[in-house]
Amino acid sequence: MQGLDDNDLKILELLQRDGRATHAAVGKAVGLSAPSVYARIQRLEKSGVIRGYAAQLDPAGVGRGLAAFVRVTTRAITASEEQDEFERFVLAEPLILECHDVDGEDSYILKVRAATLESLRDLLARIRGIAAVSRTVTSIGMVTIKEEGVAPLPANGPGASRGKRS
Amino acid sequence: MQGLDDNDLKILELLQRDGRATHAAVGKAVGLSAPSVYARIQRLEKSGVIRGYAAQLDPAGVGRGLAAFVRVTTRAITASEEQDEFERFVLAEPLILECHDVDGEDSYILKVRAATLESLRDLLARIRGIAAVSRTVTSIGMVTIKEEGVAPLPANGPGASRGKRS
DNA sequence: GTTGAAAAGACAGGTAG
DNA sequence: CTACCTGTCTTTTCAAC
Repeated sequence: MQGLDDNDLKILELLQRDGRATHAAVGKAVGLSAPSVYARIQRLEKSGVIRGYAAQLDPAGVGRGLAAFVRVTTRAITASEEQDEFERFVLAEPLILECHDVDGEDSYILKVRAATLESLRDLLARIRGIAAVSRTVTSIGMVTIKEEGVAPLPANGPGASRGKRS
Repeated sequence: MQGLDDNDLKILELLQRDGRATHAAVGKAVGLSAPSVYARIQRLEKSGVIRGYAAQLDPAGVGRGLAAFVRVTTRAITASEEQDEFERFVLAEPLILECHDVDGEDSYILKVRAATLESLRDLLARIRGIAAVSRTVTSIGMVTIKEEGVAPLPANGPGASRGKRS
């Protein structure tokens, strides 16, 4: 289900930076006509490469200036049902923006944005109340240096997926 | 610099979920006319609450399926210039999507999305090569359970910042 | 905040390379 | 099969109220 040429990648990069860029503007940047760009975007949306579009909000502006990362450890012998309970909780909890199942010492890493320390404290208490959870370690964010969405990698740099030589 | 009423919050929530929702559709949801919604959006953009709009891309679809979180510890006695060097590196590095200055045991938490383990390994080597960095701990993401942007909190729940009555 | 109108963009043909 | 062109419809945007 893949086959992105350079034009596709450029379009994705532009839309990632400005989700409301017009087809004409994008077309000008890649050297294509607006309808052609439209057709490509349509294809990228249907194939799932473009999941959707979102307004990027200022966390502090919507009263959620407090960022925190929570490393969650689950009990060694945890039933599948208990895992599900934890993941259901995560999906339903608005304060939790991200949840990643990770390897290594921890089981999950959560990204949280709350309004106050009190609400964060309350959230942590509820997390620890879940049967599968044995331990949490929380890091409070002081400053956000960088925070952006995933974009196509620019070129055949160190992290590029392309450029595999035979 | 603030003063978001319920309509603003609803508009922000809708635009967060669908950054391309038309003014008319948003207006219908909040009970306002399209130009009125437009005026509010304009105000929210100028005040900085809306930072912009972005297409949400499938990480695997753009060849960056490998997620990782890197906890970075800096040396106890680190000059301001060295801190700056690290932050400049972070801002310039496309593989690093997020960087948060945190308290606690660690100094920074990075969110990384790379193409391969090899490119991640290369990135970690470069991070460790920075003078200010003394130690890194990396967690590889197995599954992403949840991953979304910040939105206004729905109501006066546990994490709400509002509730101040006039 | 609303209604109404002009400008701009999105979208669906049809056409050519 | 892919991209461009043209016409129509929608959306945005600005005006007056």
